[in-house]
Amino acid sequence: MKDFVSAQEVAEKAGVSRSAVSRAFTPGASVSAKTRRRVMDAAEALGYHVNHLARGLMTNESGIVCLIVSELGTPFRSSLIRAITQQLQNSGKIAMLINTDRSDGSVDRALRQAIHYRADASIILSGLPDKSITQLCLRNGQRLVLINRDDDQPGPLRINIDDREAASRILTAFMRAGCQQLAFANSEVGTPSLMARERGFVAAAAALGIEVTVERHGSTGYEAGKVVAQRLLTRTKRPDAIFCANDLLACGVMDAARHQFKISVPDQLCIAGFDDIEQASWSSYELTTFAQPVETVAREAVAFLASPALQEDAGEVRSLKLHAELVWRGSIRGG
Amino acid sequence: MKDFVSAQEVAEKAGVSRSAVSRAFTPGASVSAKTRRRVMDAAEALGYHVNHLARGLMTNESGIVCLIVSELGTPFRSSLIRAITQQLQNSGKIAMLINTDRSDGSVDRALRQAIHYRADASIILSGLPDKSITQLCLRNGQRLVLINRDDDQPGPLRINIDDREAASRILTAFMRAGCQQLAFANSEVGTPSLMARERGFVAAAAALGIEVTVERHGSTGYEAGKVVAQRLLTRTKRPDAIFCANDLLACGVMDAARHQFKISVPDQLCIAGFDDIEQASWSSYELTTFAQPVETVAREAVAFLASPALQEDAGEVRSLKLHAELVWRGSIRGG
DNA sequence: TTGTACGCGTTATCAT
DNA sequence: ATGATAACGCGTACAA
Repeated sequence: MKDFVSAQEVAEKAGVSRSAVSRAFTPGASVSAKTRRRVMDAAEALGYHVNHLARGLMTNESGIVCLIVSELGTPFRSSLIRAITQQLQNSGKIAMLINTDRSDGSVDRALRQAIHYRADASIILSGLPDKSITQLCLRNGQRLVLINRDDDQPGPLRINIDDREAASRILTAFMRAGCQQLAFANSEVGTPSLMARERGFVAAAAALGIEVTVERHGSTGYEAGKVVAQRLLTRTKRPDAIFCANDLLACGVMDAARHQFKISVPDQLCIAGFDDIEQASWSSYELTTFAQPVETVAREAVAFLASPALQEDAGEVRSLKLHAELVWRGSIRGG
Repeated sequence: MKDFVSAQEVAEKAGVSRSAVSRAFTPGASVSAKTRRRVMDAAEALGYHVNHLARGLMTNESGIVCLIVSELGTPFRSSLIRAITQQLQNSGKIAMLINTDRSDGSVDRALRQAIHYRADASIILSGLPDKSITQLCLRNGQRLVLINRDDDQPGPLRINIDDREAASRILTAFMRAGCQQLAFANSEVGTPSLMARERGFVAAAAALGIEVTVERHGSTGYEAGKVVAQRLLTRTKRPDAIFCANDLLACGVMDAARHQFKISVPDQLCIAGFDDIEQASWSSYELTTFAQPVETVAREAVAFLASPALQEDAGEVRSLKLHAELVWRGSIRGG
């Protein structure tokens, strides 16, 4: 099996030195047009491609950014990954994808991989790394971005959605629709953002002297939504408004309500979700929900990676709180 | 900003030679337990991690596998990516993710990136690379896997689903349900697998002397399904059976039929899809569809990468044709 | 078993 | 503008 072509071979074929080849491929280096031309021709003929691994060895910049994520098959996650990889490519970086599960140390192992491959940065979409690992990454000059994670360690950039504010806004919408029995559908996962939505909703209701029935089950998916709906809709005081921690839960809740309990949405029951996944706009759901500013999240994350390293910024706490836009559809009365 | 820890530093701290450190991290190397212990302790204390980039420089194995894919936010694609990344990680490899679009040369650029990073292999889920690029990859010892692509170049492993056979199976199901007016819903994308389903369906029907109405529109998504349905269901001879090129189209078709045309599924109209995405099982759809053996695809792809390089295998044509399982739900009468 | 010396492909530095 | 040489961090043949 033939090896990759090296700059050495190109140099020989072009009749120049290795350094000339290197310069020809370095933007803004001082090479004569003639030399550059001869090098490029030879490179093309031989099928030469700069070895980024070796380059990274010298420059200490691999161009690699690690995406650490669990449940990557989920609509919201995959759309976020799409946006981020796209932005990364536009910035000349490349994404490494590492799948994590809920097991202990899964994220830590992923970050170790990031270090192994000398990733310039890691973007964590799921789970939370151990403090020691975070420090290890930062100490090695690796930038860190935490998306929708709740962590108070200094160093990483944290990008969050203002979940509490959104929760209080949806409460207002429910009240305006004349809802009386409020409920919140959640999973047992307990992710910070999911919990913030729950707490924000409960708190906002409490401020109005209203109690909220909270039900949690399983992971944050469609099936869990069905189970939660089953529990909520068989209660003696049946809810007429359910705020769901995310759209998948909401779809499950809505389907259970309609097909299993023959409850009309939004006439008898108002439902709201979170994320604005594609399915939320499908005719069968027409789900009123909050759109996370996916593109903005991706842009900010990548911009942070590209920004010049402020010296000794390890002490600074960078945090971004983004606004979720309420997308009004048909699952809440009025509007 | 501090640099990464090198084997040199570990060696000094442990009071051994640098090669001893290297050996301590090389499985099956000859190191005394005592030395290994001292090295490991020092490494742990310093936070040392082997530099895979430099290692790849020596061994000519980066451990990197490129995943080249478009429309990564789509349910089926993302589930496939999930399965593959999982399998790769289990094999000690790591995935690089490259997003492509439909523009010319997008896949070629992605493969060039794969070469830049000296990926051991590339798995192509979307588009089709130029023959010259394919040859370049193979010549450089990079393994290639084409999933659901139609390509007759020798060298790469091709994994396909038997679309034609599936299409003829679903025709049988339609006939058994007593359907008379057959239609096929497709996009204008013209991907080999999509076209194989269309042609297979049309051909199987023709063999029975039945004509199929084919309608194509836009990209292979939900909205396109709605448009296609609109066209099909306003025809004078309205179809009572629609086979859709994939589940997203099918969901769009079904929603349009029910909500827009007040047509009952499956009583007045039978619908089938392809892929068995999660949404197909949701109560609002209960879509009868074909499940692609995602796990098997991923396993076979990764197994091929891990298999020892047969000498001069460039001439051999490796091809896998997998069976799609018919998942029977409620969108076709009978069953 | 352990250490020395070299090479992997690249960029950076320093002459010229 | 160009070429020679060092250095990056690692694996390994070879010698001890």
